[in-house]
Amino acid sequence: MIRFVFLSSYNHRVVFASLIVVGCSKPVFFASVLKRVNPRPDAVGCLVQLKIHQGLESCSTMENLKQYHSQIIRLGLSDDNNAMGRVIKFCAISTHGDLGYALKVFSTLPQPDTFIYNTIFRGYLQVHLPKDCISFYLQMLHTSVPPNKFTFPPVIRAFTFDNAVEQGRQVHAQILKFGYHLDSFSQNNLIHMYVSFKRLEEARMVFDKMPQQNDVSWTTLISGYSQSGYIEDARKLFDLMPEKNPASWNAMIAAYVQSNCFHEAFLLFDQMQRSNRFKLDKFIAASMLSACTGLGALKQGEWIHDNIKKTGIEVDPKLAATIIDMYCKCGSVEKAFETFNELPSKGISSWNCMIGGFAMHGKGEEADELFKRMENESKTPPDYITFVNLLSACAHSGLVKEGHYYFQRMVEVHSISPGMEHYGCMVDLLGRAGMLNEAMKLINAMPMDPDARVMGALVGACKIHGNTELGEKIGKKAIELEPYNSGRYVLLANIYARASKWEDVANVRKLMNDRGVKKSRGFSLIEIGGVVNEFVAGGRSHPDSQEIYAKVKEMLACIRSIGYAPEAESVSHDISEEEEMEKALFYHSEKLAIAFGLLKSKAGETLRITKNLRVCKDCHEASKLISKYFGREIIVRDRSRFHHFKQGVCSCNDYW
DNA sequence: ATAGGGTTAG
Repeated sequence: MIRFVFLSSYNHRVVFASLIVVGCSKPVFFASVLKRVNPRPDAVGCLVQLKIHQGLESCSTMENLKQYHSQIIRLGLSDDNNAMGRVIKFCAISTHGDLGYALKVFSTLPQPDTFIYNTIFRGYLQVHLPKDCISFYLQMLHTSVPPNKFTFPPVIRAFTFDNAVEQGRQVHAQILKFGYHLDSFSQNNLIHMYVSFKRLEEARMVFDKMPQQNDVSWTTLISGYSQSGYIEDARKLFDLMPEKNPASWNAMIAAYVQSNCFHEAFLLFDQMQRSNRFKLDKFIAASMLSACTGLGALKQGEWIHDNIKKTGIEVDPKLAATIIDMYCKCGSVEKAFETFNELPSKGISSWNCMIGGFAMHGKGEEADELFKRMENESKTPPDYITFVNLLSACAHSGLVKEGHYYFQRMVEVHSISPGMEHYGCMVDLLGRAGMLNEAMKLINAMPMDPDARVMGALVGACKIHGNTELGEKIGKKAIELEPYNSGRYVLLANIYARASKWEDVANVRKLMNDRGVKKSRGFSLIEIGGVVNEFVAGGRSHPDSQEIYAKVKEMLACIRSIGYAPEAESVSHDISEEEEMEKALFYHSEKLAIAFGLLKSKAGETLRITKNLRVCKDCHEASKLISKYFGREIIVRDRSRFHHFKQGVCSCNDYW
């Protein structure tokens, strides 16, 4: 039995804490204690908070809270901001809370204080209702409740969220008016706000005016520059930063990764490691895995994964997705699947990445099977992306029946209405399978206007199936929908080239040039001995280029002996001289990369190549024959999928 | 209370 002698001490916080420690948690008991001691409001608040804190570990927390709430009311403290503030805090912010209940309590308060307003702001932000947050803020100002330094961060966030540039500036003015120009939290949030408005000059001005920038200020501005495409400015700032921490290193590494500057990301990572001050953490690991994914650098990716395991970095769902994606996109679905199966708990993105991985590798049946597993045994319901990946898997494997089935099932069973991407997959699926009219019909039946990618899928299908007429019509539309995308022009030019309409080919090229659209330069990467080598068509900057060109010649001579004939189709302009045509074909970056791979790897080793564009028909044919002649497996990652060349056959069954 | 990582059709 607890003795009440303590209560005379008036140190209620300690007393209540002790009561809870000894385990007397019945609300009724507390009520009786409270009645006897005529507690101060903050003591009651403390009790509620402690109880709630304890309650967080059990399940029925809202219920518990409501019990304490009624206790407090019975004690006559229903107008008390201190006690009610804590009730509201729990309801508005904690994961098991209930914002609606918080608002109900709020509405009963005659004079809610600053803390309570601040709490409501945070609650609204958490559920992504910035507009409501803003209207409460206005109400706060109208009722002359003075803001404090905790007021502004969430309010700034709300304006950021709402993309309200003008109002955001007004809040900035209010912050200065209320004298919070020295508060780093408010200032950092302002930097973040201007960054997300892409007002980098204004963000920089806030930063420069701060008397004392901290890590967060620096890191926010660094990522801000990089997200707006000012990667060099980001780097300048990073170099200026006096005391770097892991977050700032990662911000810069991630900046490079997001700008596709993977080599720079690796350089910076090496620099960080050499400085010996920071270890790999889960964020840096994730960024570096993405860098590996971008380069198709399997070895380096494995190295990062090994380090994650060795150092015991927790593999949360995001990191798991990154690892799985890395293995898939670096050509090793097997490793990805192994990792996937070993995950103790699988988040939605783990499933999605894995299904997407099977899709990319043309493993439609595996994707199908995995999806069934997801429906049956996992508590994670499939989402929008799951179906994009699943339908894409069907498209890449020619699973027309399954594709139709899932397109329907998505709506009927999972209540997901098809979006642009799903239509894109279906058009691709039907188009590849030669059902061009049905694909066209589906486009016409879409509830939204098809975008360039949906149109592009149909154009691609027209190219495969040699339908020049439809390809021309849709190809032109696709160009007008995305006049700055060079790929659209190239596709139409390819269609004309296939039909030997050289004049039209020339016209498309001219149109493209007149509009100043530059064809994106193709390149191929191959990793040898932990070094990623890059090749561009006709490039001679590689130190071994002489040797490599000789090897290309030899390689092509070899496969000629088993039936290789260069394909004119892959040249998008008319070249009458056979020799010229062959030159253009022979020095495609992919062939250079393969030749280099043959030179530098041991007999029988698999060659893994990553390309930024799609494999051309000639290289595809050549790769098949090389795999046969030289007894090598060649795995090529395309812009859209993988090709596993083995003994003269490609895993895509020439269906790409 | 503020900063750093992932999955989306061609």
